[in-house]
Amino acid sequence: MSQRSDSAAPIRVRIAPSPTGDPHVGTAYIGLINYLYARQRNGQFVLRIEDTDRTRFVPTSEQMIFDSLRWLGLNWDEGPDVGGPYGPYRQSERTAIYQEHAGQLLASGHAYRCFCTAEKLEADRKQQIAAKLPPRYPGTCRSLSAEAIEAYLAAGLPFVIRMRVPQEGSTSFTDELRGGITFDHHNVDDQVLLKSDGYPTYHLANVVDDHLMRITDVIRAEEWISSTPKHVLLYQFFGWELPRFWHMPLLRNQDKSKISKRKNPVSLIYYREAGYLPQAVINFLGLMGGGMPADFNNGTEKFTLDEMIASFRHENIRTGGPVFDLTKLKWLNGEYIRALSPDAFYAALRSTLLSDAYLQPIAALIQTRVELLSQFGDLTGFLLNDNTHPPESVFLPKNRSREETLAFVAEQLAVLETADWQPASIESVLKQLSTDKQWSVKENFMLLRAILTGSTMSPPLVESMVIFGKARTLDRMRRFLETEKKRPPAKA
RNA sequence: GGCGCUAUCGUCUAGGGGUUAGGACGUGAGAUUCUCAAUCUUAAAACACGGGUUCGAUUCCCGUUAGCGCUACCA
Repeated sequence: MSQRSDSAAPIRVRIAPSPTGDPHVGTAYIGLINYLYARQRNGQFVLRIEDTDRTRFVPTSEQMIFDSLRWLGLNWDEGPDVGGPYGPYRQSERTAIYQEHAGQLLASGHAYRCFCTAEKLEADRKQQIAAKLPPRYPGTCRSLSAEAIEAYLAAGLPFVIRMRVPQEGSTSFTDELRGGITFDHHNVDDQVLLKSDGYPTYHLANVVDDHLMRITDVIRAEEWISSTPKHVLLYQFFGWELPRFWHMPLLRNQDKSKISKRKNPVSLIYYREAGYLPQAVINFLGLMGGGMPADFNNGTEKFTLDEMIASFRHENIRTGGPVFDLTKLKWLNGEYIRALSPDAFYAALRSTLLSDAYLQPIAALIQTRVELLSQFGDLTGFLLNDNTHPPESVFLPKNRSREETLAFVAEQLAVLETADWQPASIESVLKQLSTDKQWSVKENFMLLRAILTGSTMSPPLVESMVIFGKARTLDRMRRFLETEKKRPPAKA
């Protein structure tokens, strides 16, 4: 029950990203805050991979997370790739641990087996919503008789393990940034702890791992506040000491909603490929929510990771959600670029836009299309520019209205988001879209070509997209839509 | 709908019972420059609303409103 006071245990914090896609800017933000906390207190910064959702697992994701965090300079002391005394650091390799702990809860009566099918659960939920009741697990299996359980088990029915939240009372905890927070138990659901596939849910895994890994401070995003009472209850069920909780504000889109890929570039891969410098991204993230003294460097708001270690104050973090404003990030990035030595600036170009890895495939694409070497730039400008915006006369297909065209671009964006970034896969989702929406492949590809290259004439589209990269391609489409939506429906 | 969190310029933020409410980005104007950037100067721009408490509230308390989050065998 007692929340960790100033015990002598060494400070240990963690970030726990999920390998479900591109590494997220929110992960970098929470990572930075955790990193600073550990470095300021001679503590340990742990990276744990939360790969318990097999349906959303993306194999390439983990390595991208490693690369992106290292790119930003957020180095961890323990993790899947560097090891450490509390491993393994991949939750998929710890399933026996979770099953054992779920078993303990079963034995102590703090958890129970639930045999309800997904269909029944869904039906229950619909009924509750229709009756204007809060959707909650109705407790069907909460007090199954021993005989019934035996029978179900013998019949080989699949089951999950749910936590048994007390019917009465409430659970309170302290959020280090906001003070005391209390939830009545009748607002806390009997959460699934162990799924029928044997993998744990986040709730079980994070509590068990944080305890076993001796985590002293859980610094995570605000969206977890609502489920914290479940975690506190689990600590109590196990008889474990609570960590401190710090719930950070959520990064926001312009419209204040939680930052999302539909409205913002959120992939760290994008920021790297679009030519942001890691110092600028880290600096900008450090501005979100405050934490640095306002008069630092005469209030210019420019500081390095080391300066943040020296001066950042976690207790000064504001709890209002900051809008992630690219305009200011770009200004900061410009400041860092101008501060580079000419050699360092050139080196930065050589390692990104002018690297062999980027240029060589481009050369292969245009070799048959030039008569003079000097025509290289004529054909490839769109791969080297940040912006291309075709006029309506270029992108609008004949016999298609502006409205249906923009709607179609949104569809293209949606299917490309799901695509594996290989030529065959890009081509197949686009052709499928043509079939579904009755747009000819020619119209479809020509429109996309116009958006991405600014012209109706270009090197092969799909190959160009592969070279340009998924993150930048999707961003260019998003920006196109954004600009077109703002533009009054006028002339070409 | 239920529960929770949040509220200072357009945005990021400082401040705090009595202030000309400060800084940064962006925006406007001017200067400088062969152009464009950069740079310099300068201007406009905020305490959500209503009740308290108080000699005095932007600041403390309560409420309202608004925004956001959660409400999964996702994290």
